[in-house]
Amino acid sequence: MVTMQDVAERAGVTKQTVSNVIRGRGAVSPATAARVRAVVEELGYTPNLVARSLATGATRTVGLFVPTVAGSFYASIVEEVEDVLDENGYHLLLCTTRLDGGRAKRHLAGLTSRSVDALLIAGDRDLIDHLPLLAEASFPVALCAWETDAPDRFPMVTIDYERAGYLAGRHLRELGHERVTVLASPDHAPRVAGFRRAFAADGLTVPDTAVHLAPAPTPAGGFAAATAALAADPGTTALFATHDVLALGALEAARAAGRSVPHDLSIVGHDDNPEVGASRPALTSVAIPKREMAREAIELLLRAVTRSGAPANSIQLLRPELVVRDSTGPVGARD
Amino acid sequence: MVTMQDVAERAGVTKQTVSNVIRGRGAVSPATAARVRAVVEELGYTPNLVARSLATGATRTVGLFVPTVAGSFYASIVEEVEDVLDENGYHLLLCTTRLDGGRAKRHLAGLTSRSVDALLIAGDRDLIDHLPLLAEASFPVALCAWETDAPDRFPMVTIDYERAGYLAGRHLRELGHERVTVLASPDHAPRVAGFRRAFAADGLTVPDTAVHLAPAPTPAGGFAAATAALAADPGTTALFATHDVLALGALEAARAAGRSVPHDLSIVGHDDNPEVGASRPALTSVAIPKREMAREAIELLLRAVTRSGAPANSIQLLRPELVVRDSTGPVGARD
DNA sequence: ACGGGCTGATTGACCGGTAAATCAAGTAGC
DNA sequence: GCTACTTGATTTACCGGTCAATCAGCCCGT
Repeated sequence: MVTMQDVAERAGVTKQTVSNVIRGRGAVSPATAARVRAVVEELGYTPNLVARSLATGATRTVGLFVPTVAGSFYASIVEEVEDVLDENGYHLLLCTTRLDGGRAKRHLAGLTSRSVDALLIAGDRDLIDHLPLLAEASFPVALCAWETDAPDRFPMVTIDYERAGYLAGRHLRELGHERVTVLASPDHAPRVAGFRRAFAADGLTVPDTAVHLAPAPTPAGGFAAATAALAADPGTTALFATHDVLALGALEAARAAGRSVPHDLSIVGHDDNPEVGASRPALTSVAIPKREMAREAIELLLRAVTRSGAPANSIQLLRPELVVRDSTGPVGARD
Repeated sequence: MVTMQDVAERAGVTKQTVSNVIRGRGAVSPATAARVRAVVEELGYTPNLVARSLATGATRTVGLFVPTVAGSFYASIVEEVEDVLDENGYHLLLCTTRLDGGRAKRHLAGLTSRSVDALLIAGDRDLIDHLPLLAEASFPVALCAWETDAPDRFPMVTIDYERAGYLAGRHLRELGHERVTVLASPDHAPRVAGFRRAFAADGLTVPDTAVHLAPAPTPAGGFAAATAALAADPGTTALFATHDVLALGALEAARAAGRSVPHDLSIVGHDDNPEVGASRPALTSVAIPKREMAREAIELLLRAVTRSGAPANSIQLLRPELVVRDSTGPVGARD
């Protein structure tokens, strides 16, 4: 490993001068600078980032926690975060918590010790219990894609999930649906609340019996829940799934139950994952600006890093948008 | 930030003694050890990993390059790698190259400077031109999921893709298919070669005209290629797609062309991605042991790190397995 | 009473950079 | 011709740990 000292000796200057040349700081005469650069080239010197980090206290690395990386939602977030980091010359330290609180805690401990400049926590579930550990972190922390109530100690960039549910509900209302079913994951209460609000606006109620919890956030889980729901209330004309993968399963369930979509049953999904764009019929879904969200969050963090102050403790909500495709139609379209 | 020196002073010992206690090395009397530990607890001391890295030359961080993280194949690899790293107390530095050679190169430069202990490169495409940069890397490097000819400077853990193609072909042969079509991505030559070998074993030839390149590795790309292929040779009785997403598109294309699967057309995919398990009919596919592959590769690297010698420059091939589902059947089953 | 082998702790150097203060010339002002 | 200011480079200290060598007691044998 060739060091700065090696370069300095070969170029007949001091370590410090080499440092100045490399970082373009301080006053160095053009002649010396050229000579140093030549030696750098000749020896193939690259600065040791670990040493630099120790001296400066900055690692140019940002930590990202996500529940998983399977599934396009978090995959998009990871990629977007990485794009922004790359634009700014930062590296990405990734930890997928995978429903494993212990692992999350272990990683937290590791990162706390100065090895990241900032930390973004996307998604909830596994980490919420350990957040207090970060209260005294020496680097900025932000949350994103948070749906459940978050500890208000950290700035947050997330989606207006309540509005997402509302958009789904309003769409179905505009199509005239009155008797509807909801397929929800346990963590999606805000979406359900928003959905209900859309109906409440017209004086309609979505009863608790119409809300079915999916056993798992998978197509199979959606299939099971939808099958049960359709059996429980055959008169339902529309279905809102709080997760696209559930909607996929619901499409299958509708087919299995002999109901044509959208003629006999309208289905609205949530997230607008690209993989469901290929479903037949194409799924109407509430699109959430995940990439924008990730970008906003990470830029917020980087701003906090460079300005070296704690970020404003705020909540930024991004607005979802409804994407209408072929899985929804007016109620009673069959006739 | 509380340092080791702070702990030492408070406990009335030296920095070095604290270090010994923390790492359980050297000879420390139980009494002193207890006292030091108490102070550590009291002050909430955590060792500075950057400083430790500088002193020891090990960062306990491993770099992983993948082309993308969207799509379950690489997502699985990332998660498996992370699992193994976590088991061994390592962190993961992720870089998705995203068809961007420049980005890959930038990251390579960053990692080269002592900031990772090892590097795993999964998948090819973007990085192959820059591999020589790693020739003089001071840490072990390994490749995995490599299909095209790789530079034989690094150890490699990958899949026997030729055999994967062979399994697909043999399956179709056993079902009696003679006139077949292949949908391939440009990089999948070995799979196609293996597929051909299965037919050659029975004295049959798969002509070049039967091999269609997909415009993009997406369902839409598969749809387009399959539609063209079926139009070009309506007499084909089976189709092998070198990528599951292509097979998904092919299923659609078959449906659009009014051909029932598997009665009029058998379809075999490749990768056995979980998301296609939900397709109708369920897709027969060649399953590749991606998690095992990732695990083998990263364990190979970690062994090289601890034994601190260059890893054996070998190629390890994992065997794929055919998973038969509902999209394939005997030729002429309609009758 | 004295040298030799343990144990437990200390000392000083070092990892490879950066930051701030200092120093040696060369130029400018008067 | 003397001080005062620039410019370009050096010196010294420091970031927070680890490593190797050293040292102070203590127990032991003779």
